[in-house]
Amino acid sequence: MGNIRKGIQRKREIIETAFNLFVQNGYEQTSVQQIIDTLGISKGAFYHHFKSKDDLLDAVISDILEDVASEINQIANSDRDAVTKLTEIYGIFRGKEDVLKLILAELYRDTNLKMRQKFVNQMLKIISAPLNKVLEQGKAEGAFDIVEVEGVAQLLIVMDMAVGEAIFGLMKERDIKGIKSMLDAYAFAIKRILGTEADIKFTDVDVLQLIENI
Amino acid sequence: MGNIRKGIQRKREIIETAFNLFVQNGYEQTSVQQIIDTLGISKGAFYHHFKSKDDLLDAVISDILEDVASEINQIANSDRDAVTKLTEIYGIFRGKEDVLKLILAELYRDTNLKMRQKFVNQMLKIISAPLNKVLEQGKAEGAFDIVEVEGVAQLLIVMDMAVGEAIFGLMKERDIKGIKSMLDAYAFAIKRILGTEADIKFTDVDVLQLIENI
DNA sequence: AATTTTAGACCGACGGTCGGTTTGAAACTA
DNA sequence: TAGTTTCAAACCGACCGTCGGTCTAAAATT
Repeated sequence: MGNIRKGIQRKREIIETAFNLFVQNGYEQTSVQQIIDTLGISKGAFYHHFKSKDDLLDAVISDILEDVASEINQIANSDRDAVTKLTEIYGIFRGKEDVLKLILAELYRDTNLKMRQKFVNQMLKIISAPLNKVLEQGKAEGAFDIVEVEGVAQLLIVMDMAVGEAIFGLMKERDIKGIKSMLDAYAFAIKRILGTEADIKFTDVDVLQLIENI
Repeated sequence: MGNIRKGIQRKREIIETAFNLFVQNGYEQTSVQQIIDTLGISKGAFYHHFKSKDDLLDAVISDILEDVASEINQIANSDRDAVTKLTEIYGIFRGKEDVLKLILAELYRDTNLKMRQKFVNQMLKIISAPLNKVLEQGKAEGAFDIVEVEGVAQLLIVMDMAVGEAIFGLMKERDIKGIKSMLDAYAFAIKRILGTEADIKFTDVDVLQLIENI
């Protein structure tokens, strides 16, 4: 047989190189040629490991989100109260400012639409179940005043995606005031929706710090 | 000098043809060649009127949203109470089921990412000011219990778009239960966010009708 | 010898460019 | 007023570089 270990290693190299190029220049703007030139490999090698450029993008996103997924499930399955868990889930990227910065600053540019969509879709799949669980717990604890838990959970996820997208739209225009206003409204809305007075901390601080550094 | 009337007409033809092809096959999947073949014009003609394919997309979206924009402003500037106005704004596509169906069923497919993004961005710009006004009015009338009107307005728009997107994701999977659940949560959330007990009617009835007809 | 991995010439389609031609309303002329 | 000139707008289509992707065969590994 050929060298399988080398094959797996090659695949990793491609994923990492592609990730760097994607965040640097955007997905559409990065050509397969550019990737293989950077690595010094051939097209044949590339298309041996990935069946398409789109396939590579899937792999890149999966690679990024693997850790996040397990972390969220860990939070949901811990034995804290629901409010604490929710706070932790919303702050999942806290302490990972470098990753966050990289993702946000580069992922949310209009040239990276496809990348963003894949990111969001995979994130949705990952978060849905644990969030549902946490809301259910909060309802049982009397912390959240909601009825249709499942619908609310879905809505919260959808909102999160949308707000994220909106904020980075505003980011492009350097509309700091708009961003702050959006984040305030977002925090306010979540409290209202959940019918809670609990102090759920969001990523606002980090985000604002990031914005100022860009 | 040059025939300006003809030029404008031609531009309109291109926009309309492009719109039809875009909703039929998606933006990325429609080539400039296809557009000009359909119209029986040359590439030069096309690039005389539009500086890029992207530029054409902008024009197509603007064209769609022009009427909507004026209608919304009319509603916002009328002399009804805020709750009525909001109901009317949310039902803006009522009675335009054919247009709605066409736009949504085709716009919200994963191949139409760029189109959707432009749609959302322009919609945001259009609705922002009038919605702001209506919320402000509702606050003054004591119908809405909100503080940061501007942020809430932005959030409502963003939510609307996101929910729309989510619903048509569910539509593709024929998940009627999921759709109803999402719509319920949406109506619930808006009431909570606005802090109102007023009965704001949403497009749910129409949407459900649409779903059954697809 | 068998199999995986790599090489790179090659393909059709794409968005976009360019130099040149046609068109027709307005400005000028008789 | 009828004919003529003018010139920017409108249009043409061959052409370009780049793209994602294919394919055949050689090289490397077991």
